[in-house]
Amino acid sequence: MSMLIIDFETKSRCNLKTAGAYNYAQDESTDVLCCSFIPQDSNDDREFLWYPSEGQLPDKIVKLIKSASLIAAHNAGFDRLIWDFIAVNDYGFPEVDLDDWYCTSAQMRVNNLPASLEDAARALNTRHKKDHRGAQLIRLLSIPQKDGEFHTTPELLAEMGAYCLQDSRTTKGIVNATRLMTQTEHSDWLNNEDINDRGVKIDRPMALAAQTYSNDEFLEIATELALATNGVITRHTQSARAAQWVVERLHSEEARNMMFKYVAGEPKLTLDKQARAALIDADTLGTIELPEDVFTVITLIDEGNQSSVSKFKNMVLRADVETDKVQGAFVYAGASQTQRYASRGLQMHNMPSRNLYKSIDEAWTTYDRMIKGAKIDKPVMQTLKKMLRHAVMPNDGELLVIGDWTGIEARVLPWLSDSDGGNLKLDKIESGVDVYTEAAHAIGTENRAVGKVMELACGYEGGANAFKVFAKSYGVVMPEEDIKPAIDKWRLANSWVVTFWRALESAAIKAVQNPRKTFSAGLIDYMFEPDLIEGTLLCFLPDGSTLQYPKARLERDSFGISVTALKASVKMKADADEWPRESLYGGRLAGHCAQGTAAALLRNLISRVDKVIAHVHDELILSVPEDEADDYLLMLDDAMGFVPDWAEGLPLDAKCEIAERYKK
DNA sequence: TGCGGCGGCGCC
DNA sequence: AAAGGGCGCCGCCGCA
Repeated sequence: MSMLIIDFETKSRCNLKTAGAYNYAQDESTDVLCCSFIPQDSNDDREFLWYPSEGQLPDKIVKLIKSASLIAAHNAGFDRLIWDFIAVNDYGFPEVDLDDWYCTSAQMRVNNLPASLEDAARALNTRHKKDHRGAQLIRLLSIPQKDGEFHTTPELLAEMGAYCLQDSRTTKGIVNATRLMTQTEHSDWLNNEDINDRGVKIDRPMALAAQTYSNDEFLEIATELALATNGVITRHTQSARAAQWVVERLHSEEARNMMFKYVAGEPKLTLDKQARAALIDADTLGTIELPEDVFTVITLIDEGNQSSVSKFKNMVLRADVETDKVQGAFVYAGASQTQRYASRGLQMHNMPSRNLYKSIDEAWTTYDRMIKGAKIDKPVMQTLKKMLRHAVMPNDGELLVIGDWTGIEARVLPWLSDSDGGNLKLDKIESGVDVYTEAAHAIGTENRAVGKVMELACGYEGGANAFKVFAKSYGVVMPEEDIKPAIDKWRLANSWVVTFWRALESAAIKAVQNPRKTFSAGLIDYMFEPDLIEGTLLCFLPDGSTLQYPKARLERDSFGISVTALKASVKMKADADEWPRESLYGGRLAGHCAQGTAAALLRNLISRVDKVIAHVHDELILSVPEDEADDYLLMLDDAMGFVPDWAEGLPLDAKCEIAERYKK
C-alpha cells in the first residue's frame, strides 16, 4: 500500500464555514492557490508543491498520483471536492475514484484523537505552537480583501506554499504516529462520503418563510424585554445579565435557590430552562410570588430561547441552489470516544422531537399559512420549532422511509454484560414486560415515571445528580433524602450492571498492568498496546471494531487506582501544556461500550441498505421512489431486525414507516 | 476585530 | 466505590 498525502490551499468569495464544502467547491469564484504532495512512506522524503501559475500539473506528479494506491488528505471530503470540481477540469489532475480517497482526520478520530490537524498534532506533541501565521495567510489570500479583490503578491503566495507543505508534513507525522484505519473503517468512511454526496433535500420556501417569522418575533421580544427591564436586557440571549436582573428582584431565599445549579459541586447562578420552569411552576402553585416584570422577562426569554430555529437559516445557506439539497452533513466517527457518527452544518442529530404536532395534517395547515405569509399560532417560535423536521423532505418523486430501533442501548447494555441478570432483562424486554413499571416496583413505588427516570439515569453509574437531571425533564419530584436510597435499591435489583461496571473497570486496569494481554468483561475485551500513542488501551467490541484510549496510564486518587486517558473532545486550553484527560470508571466504560456497540450496529446496517440520506444514532432515513416505497418499507424492517453473526442473542426490533416529510 | 471560554439548548 | 455519556451550534463576554 502506498499512500500519497495531498493538501489544497484555496481561495473563494464563497464562505466555506456558512455555505459548506459542497457549495464552496462548486462556486465559480473558488480556485486553487497551491497543492502539496508528500508520500506517506517515512523512508520517502520527496516533497512536491504545485501552483496554478505553473500551468497543468507536471507529468512527474501525475505519475506519482497514478502510482499511489490511496490519496490521503486531512478532511479528505473537502480535498476530494476541490479535486473533482476544479483540479481535474482546469489543471489536468488525473481522475481519482472515490474508493481511493483516505481521510487522515477520520484516522485521528478512530484513534480517539482530536479531529483537527492542529489539535491532533498538539495532542500528539508533534507540533506545539499554534501557527498564527497560517491563519493570517488564509485571511490574506483565501478570502477577498476590503476592496473586493484577492491578494496576488508572489511573496505571500510563496509563504502560503511553505505553509501548505508544512501542513502536509504535519499530516505525515500524525498519520505515522497513529494506527491506520482498517479496511472496514475505511469502507465505513466511504459509505459516509456516499451519504454526504447524496444530500438531504430541504423545503426552501418554508425555510425562508420561517426566517421571516423568527426575525420579526426576535425583534418583538427584544423590544418587550427592553421595555420590561428599562433597557438593561435588550436580547433574550443575554443570559448572564438576565440571571442577575432576575435574582435581584426575587423576594425569598426559596425562589433564589431555584436559580442555582451545581457544576462540579460549585453553585452557579443560572436562568436556564429548568430554573425558569421551576420559578414559573412555584409561582403558579403559589409557593413563591414572582413580581410581574420578572414573570414577563422569564416568559419572553422562554419564547426567544428556541435555538433550533436557526437551523432554518442553515438550511437556506447550505442547500444547493439548483437541487435544494444540503450535502456533507455527517461525520464518520465524529464522536471519537464511542465512534458514533456526528452531524455538522445542518445538524441532523438534534432536531426538536418533543411537543410536536400530533398529526401531519395540523402541520400541513401551518405549512400552508407559512407559505402564504399568514399569521401562525402563538407563541410563534414554538410553532416554528414544531415545523422544523417537516422542512426535511424526500427527493422529487420520492417518499421517505424512516426506521427507528426500539430501545437500542437499553438492549445492548444487558447483552454486553453476558450475565444471567442481563439475559433476564433481555427476556423481559422481548416478552413485552414494561421495564419502567418493574423498576418502579423495585424501589417501592407505583409511579412508572419514577421507574423510567431510574432506568435512564442509573445504567451508567449515575448518582443523585444524574437522577435529578432526568427527573426534571420528566417532571418527577422526589425528596432529596429519598434519592440515594432509591438508587441503591435500583442497583440491588440490577446487580448484573453493577457487576459489569466493576468487571469493566478491573479488566481495564489489569490490561494496562499487563501489556498485550487480553482481559475480558462480559463480551468486551481490553488490551493495552504500549507502543501506540504513548500507550493505548484498546477496547474490542463484539463486532471486532475498537474503541481507543490514547496515552492511557494508571493513576491513583483518593479512591484507589484507575485508568486515565486523553479526552479528545475537550479542547486543550491555550496556556495548558498537556491535553485534558479523563478518568475511566466503570459506568463511563459501560457507556462507551453500549454507545459504541449501537454505533457498530448502525454502521453495519448502513453497509447493507441503499438510498440512505440521513441517520440519527438509532434511526435511518431513506429517500425512495414513490412506487417502491412499500417494498423499501418491508426491506428496512427486515434489515433493522436482522442480527449480524457477531450479535447473536441480541434482540433487535424497529418501527418503520413511510412519510412525506421528516417527522418523529 | 478576532479569538477562546463559557453558558445555554437541542438530540440520542 | 464518586461519577451519565456522547455530540454541534449559537451568542455573550472578556481579553489581546
